[in-house]
Amino acid sequence: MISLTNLLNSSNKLDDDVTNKIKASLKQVVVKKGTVLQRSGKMSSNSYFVKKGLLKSYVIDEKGKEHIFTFAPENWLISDIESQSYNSPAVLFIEAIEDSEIEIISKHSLELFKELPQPVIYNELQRLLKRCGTLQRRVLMLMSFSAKERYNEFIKTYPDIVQRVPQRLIASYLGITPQALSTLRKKYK
Amino acid sequence: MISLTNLLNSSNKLDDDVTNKIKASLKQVVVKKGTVLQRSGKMSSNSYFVKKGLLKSYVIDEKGKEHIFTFAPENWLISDIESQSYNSPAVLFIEAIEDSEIEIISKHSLELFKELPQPVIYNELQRLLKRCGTLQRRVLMLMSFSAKERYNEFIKTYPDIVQRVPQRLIASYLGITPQALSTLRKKYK
DNA sequence: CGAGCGCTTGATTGAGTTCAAAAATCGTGG
DNA sequence: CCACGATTTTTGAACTCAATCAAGCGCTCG
Repeated sequence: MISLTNLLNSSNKLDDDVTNKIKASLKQVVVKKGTVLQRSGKMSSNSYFVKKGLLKSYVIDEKGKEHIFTFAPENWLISDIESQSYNSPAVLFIEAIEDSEIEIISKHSLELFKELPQPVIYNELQRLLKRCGTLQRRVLMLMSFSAKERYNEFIKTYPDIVQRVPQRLIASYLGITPQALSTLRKKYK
Repeated sequence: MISLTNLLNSSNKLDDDVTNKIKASLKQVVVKKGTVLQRSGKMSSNSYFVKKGLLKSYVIDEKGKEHIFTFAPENWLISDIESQSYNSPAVLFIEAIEDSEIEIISKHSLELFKELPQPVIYNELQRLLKRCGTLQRRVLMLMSFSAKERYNEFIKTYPDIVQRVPQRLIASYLGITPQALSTLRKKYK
């Protein structure tokens, strides 16, 4: 929801208390591929801004199967939105797919946003609206597209991610098995 | 995204220019069941706040099949979020399922939000975050739940809507056919 | 009271899953 | 830099859930 690059750089004319407090509340971490930043069940889950690398968020269903919710490459924000907005325990796991540099935005950091100046908040509103739009698209694709159509959409929308990520993860994002994806790809050549 | 009840009522201490301009830009309409308020393809799509009645939003796929994206009962807001945030033509149809009283929030009204005072905007941000959380939940359910589990979730989450809406619409929301839903229901009794 | 819409039921079909195993690719230590 | 083990991708067969097709029932409202 909130890209902190924005705050840290472009809004430097507003060097007020709040901005500084927020800056101070952020944690920078460097993590290795495979690091789990957040687990399902965690209270007051964080947001993670990807400065470098690639993260994924996912659920694990009762059969132990992983379902990828989102990927987050450079300059993307990733979080468990439902957990954040309803103050409920996290559902999503968040994990590094590549070695990554991450900015952690804690619950506490988010609360400080309440006092940010109007233009910054309005900006955040616009950004969140886009994120919401992407989710709408995702729901509609899951409902009205075949697996093949979803795959085509995916490579059109995220051409860079297709290269960086093993197929089984893409299959998981699309809501199909790796075997089914393999079959799709064969047919399409 | 933006509940105007909020604006019109609770924020009446802010009787400034902007609030009044926004109030003036809203249109109130009364529509009969079956009225299509918005069609796919429309540029600069509106938001619709339901004062009374029930709306649905949906896409129509290339086979002519309808897929319900959301229901909106009293006090809910419904819109094509993707169209709004990317200024692209609408994908969603929006239609009255019952005779309804609707407040139309045009693109123009939305733009006036840019000048609203910070607390109001911050409120909108919170509200949008919840909407986003609901969408996240929807995606995860579509991916990790069986049709039966999705149906159970639906009646738990929207007990009132189950009563007011024909089964074929619920089936469409769940992403299954009316026949499949009928079979589910039979097994579950 | 009849026509049409919506719900149910059954038979058939098909997309995608599951299970199993082979082929290809990756990554790490020697 | 190569080799070997581990992981990933592919392939195939059997199966499953839900879609499609088709028909009958029941309610509502005109």
